Amino acid sequence: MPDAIPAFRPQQLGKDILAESPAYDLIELFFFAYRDFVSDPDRILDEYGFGRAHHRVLHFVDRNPGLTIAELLDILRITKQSLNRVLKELIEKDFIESRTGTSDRRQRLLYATEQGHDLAVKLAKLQTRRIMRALADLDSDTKEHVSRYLLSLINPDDRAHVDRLVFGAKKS
Amino acid sequence: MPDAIPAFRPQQLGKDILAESPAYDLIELFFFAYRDFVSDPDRILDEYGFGRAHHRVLHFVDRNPGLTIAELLDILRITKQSLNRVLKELIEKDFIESRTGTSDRRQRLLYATEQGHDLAVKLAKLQTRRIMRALADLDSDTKEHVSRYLLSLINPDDRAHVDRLVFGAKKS
DNA sequence: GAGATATGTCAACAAGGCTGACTTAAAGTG
DNA sequence: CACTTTAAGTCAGCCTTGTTGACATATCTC
Repeated sequence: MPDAIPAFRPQQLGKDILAESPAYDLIELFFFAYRDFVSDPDRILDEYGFGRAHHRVLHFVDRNPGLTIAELLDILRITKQSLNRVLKELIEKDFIESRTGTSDRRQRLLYATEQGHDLAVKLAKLQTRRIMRALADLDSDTKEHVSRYLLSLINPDDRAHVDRLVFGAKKS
Repeated sequence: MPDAIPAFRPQQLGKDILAESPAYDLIELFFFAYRDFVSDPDRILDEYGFGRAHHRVLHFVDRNPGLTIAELLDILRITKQSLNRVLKELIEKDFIESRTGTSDRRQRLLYATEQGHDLAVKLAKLQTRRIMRALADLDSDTKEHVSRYLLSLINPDDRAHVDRLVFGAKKS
């Protein structure tokens, strides 16, 4: 057990903390945790002939009905050619539906179909199981600390966007 | 800001928490944070003609001098053919050195060279910068909460192994 | 000496990224 | 209305990094 994680505090020398020893613990734990976290859905995706790229697309479309191509590209940070390859398959296999935009008819508004939604939820619950098991071992305020930390890791210019996407902060 | 993250507590219905709503917030924040976190080293790796696979290998070899191929495969969870492709390049370009084992001469013990170490540290510091900036905004005990959470996300059977690797718990 | 083990290698393939060039339809603009 | 811009789709080809399967070599263990 990591029973003595030293608290973060300024170092003795004049230079800032960045010049000092790397945060190997958080770097490596992040790697191992992410490795196991994303591996959960793999077996199920395989049964459908899908990969992780399909999962990401389906997830964000399911969570944001009416998402446009441009918005999805901005979330995933891939090219439209890469997106189109997996999106086409999801549409052909009837997991996602593409409707022409109403206010702007150039846009395609994406929606998960019923079976698309079912799969998205199934995978999300699988990952939620791992998260809940982890949180169950820990202090009740861990979730809050972790949420804030992860949000702060994100590039500052995207933070507000992600915050809106994740927490659905619709002030209007 | 996520100013009202509800605390984790059991739901009203008989089924356990897993049957209830997915933890979309932690799932998505993990995705976005990891996306930005791993993107930092990319530009530098590019200058050396390396990719993320090279980074992972170099990182763990630098952090664990004398690592064997089998141990590295167990950390990365890839096939030896995949490993060998990138490892060969790292050795050819003189970022990693492979020595024949002493007690078991079948083994290859891997060591970062001086320039290998320099690059590994350079990349680790880049990622540390992002981590420190995130922690700077947050409570002083965030790091501890996050460390424990990430460790708990890891598959239980690997947790002790990762703990040893990351925190170097050499009790002997 | 026989079998197991650690590593290396060849060949082929798949997933999922990328660039560059081009098309179409619709919207915005003078 | 003509022109430009924008949203999306597509074709072709390439790269990285993962996979399987088969086989080779050196070394250790019994």
